[in-house]
Amino acid sequence: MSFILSNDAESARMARPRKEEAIDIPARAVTETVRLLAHRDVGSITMADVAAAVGCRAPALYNHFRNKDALLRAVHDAGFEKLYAEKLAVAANTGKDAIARLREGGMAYLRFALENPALYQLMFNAPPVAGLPDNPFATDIGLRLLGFLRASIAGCQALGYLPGREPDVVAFTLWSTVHGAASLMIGDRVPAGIGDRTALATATVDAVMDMIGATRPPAPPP
Amino acid sequence: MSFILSNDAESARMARPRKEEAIDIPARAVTETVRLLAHRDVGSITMADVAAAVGCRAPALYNHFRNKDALLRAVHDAGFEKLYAEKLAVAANTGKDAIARLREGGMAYLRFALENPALYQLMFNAPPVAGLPDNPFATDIGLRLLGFLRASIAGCQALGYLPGREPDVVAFTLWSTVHGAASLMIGDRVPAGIGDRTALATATVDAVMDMIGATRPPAPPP
DNA sequence: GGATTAAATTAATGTCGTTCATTTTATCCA
DNA sequence: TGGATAAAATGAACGACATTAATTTAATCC
Repeated sequence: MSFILSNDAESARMARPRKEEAIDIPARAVTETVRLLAHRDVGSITMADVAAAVGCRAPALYNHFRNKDALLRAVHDAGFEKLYAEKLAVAANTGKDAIARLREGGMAYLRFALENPALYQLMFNAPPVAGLPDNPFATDIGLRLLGFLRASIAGCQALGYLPGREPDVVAFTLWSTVHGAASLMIGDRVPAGIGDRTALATATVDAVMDMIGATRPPAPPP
Repeated sequence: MSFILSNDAESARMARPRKEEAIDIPARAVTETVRLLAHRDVGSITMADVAAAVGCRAPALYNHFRNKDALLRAVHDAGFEKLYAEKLAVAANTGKDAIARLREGGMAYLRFALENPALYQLMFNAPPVAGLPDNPFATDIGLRLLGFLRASIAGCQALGYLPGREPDVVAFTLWSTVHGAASLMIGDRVPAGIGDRTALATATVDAVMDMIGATRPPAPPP
């Protein structure tokens, strides 16, 4: 009789993996959670689900994240990075017309929200996590996003739109509108009978731009 | 030796309560949950918590609500009734000036959201419940709320504001703005340095009303 | 006034987040 | 180089909680 130890990588359930087959759990946990969020609600994703997607067991996640909230917080932050990257790309492809930049910025924001609804919900509806600054506008990435908006508003004001209005208040108001529209659409709180979501997003941005357009006093007669 | 059965109502733990000490569990569960939401996040409220506030045990709740989602759904609906009642009261106390009614409606909405943040979150961020229409605008109460807004918008248009704009799109845009502002403020997503919440709410409504004001073409010269 | 139904209770179950004890691998240092 | 120590995973266990089952008591219906 002979005893043969299996060498199959599949059947080998090592306590600690060898270096060559180690997994970058912190990074993969975030990316896999983002991937899971594309198909399922955040509330239905368990630590075991994330671990299975990563290729480990749930307790292993706790070597890298204090708890589930901390993992979701990392995903939340990754979402802001992703949003920033998309807005950066849009800004690069948009001309210098401040009005057009503001419109395209709003459209890009709504596109991101509608294409990543569960991630967006996590970004803007996360329950507060103890010990961490919950407010993205208190972080570097949040301030850069806000900077985009403020720059566009300042550009519009330089063209004569929104004369005399406080830029910070305008920024919050416009952000409220696109965030509110995204939130209502994602949560299925849309009054019936208004086309599809993409059309509604466009109509909403256009309605705001239209009102902004009305704030420019007519050129004085020569 | 004598055996004495306790008759104390306190110590009597009856399987089914006598009629005179029966509790209206469906109604009380909703009101007590609303009360709990004034002090705690919805995620931290357990069925046992609600039952304790009602004066029963958790399984008793299942005689009246299919599950926790159904209870939260009833609270969600009660929130819309409460919001409707407040808006009705405001509308009754506001004059016929359509612009003023629109402004006061927006202020009342934000006041409600800031005074009942957890309830508001439940109303506009509830996870979908299988089998029930999640969209409040598909329900009677939701349509009545939407009717308020549409009536104010129509009134403004009769005064020459927002000429030619599609009322349904305007309604969704304005609702998006106040909802977005409420959501951002409740979730602590407010850029730093903009006064307190009440002031920010007022500034946001004023900013929108200000833009609406700009949409009225100047009176034609005689 | 006894059978049936209704409405509550305590006990039990299953899921899930999290911690514990253990095992295996890597690293450090004499 | 090799033995002690640290690091990183694992399976098992715990506690909280939603939910269901079994049971008890009150109301209702001939």
